[in-house]
Amino acid sequence: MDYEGYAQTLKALANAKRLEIVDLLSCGTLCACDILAHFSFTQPTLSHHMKVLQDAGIVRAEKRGRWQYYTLVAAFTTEFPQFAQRLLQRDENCICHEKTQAGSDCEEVG
Amino acid sequence: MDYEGYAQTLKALANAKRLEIVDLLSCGTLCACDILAHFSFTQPTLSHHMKVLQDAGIVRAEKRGRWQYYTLVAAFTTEFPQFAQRLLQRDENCICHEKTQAGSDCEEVG
DNA sequence: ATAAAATATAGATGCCTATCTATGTAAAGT
DNA sequence: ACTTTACATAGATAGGCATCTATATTTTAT
Repeated sequence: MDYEGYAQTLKALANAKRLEIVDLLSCGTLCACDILAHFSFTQPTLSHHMKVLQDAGIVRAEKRGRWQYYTLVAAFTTEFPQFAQRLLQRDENCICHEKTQAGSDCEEVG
Repeated sequence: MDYEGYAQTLKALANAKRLEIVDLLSCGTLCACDILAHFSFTQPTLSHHMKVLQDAGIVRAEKRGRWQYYTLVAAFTTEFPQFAQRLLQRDENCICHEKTQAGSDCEEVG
């Protein structure tokens, strides 16, 4: 599992404002002005958050005239819930299957 | 949706090392020494990471003798994948259903 | 009692991040 | 041409975080 890559994605999501933005976008495309109307922070702050979400591959942007439209990336919406399951399932890149720890006093207990 | 609460959980997961720790624990209970053996950082750093995971309700600790055993919290393993799905589904706390934006030039497009 | 092993705590450091104000840019209306 | 609107960029600041070294605590073995 690409821990570093998933950590980057999670870092982009690990913010209440961005989480709410993603939740808003889960219903469909929105422009920056509509998203901004839902929050109390300034426009440059929204611009920053949208850049973070884009860089993480969570959102894509499309400019039409003066408006910047944002849409959730389909690959993300399908792959993220799958990742959540894979992470917590047994039998996936697990210490006890991968290799046995030499010099350890511990045993698998759970 | 409790954005602040979920953001806290995601923040705890948004780190490659902690993600790998959770992946290791997905196979069962492990003591700190076994987890530490998988990484190159120091013991106080592991202690810090485990505290972050505990405070987030992702992991619980149980001391037996000298050893501190860590186990994934069952509620987390079941609820986190559900959260991932709820977040990205349509029709859940969505701007276009919740209220209509007055003074907005934007329309639902996606 | 003393030593060793496993873990936690304290304090420091360097980096990252969320937010702001100020300003630039691009598109559309008058 | 000028103004307005929508958005981005630059630079600053305050706070948070990952990591380290040093040290304390707790448990077990000798």
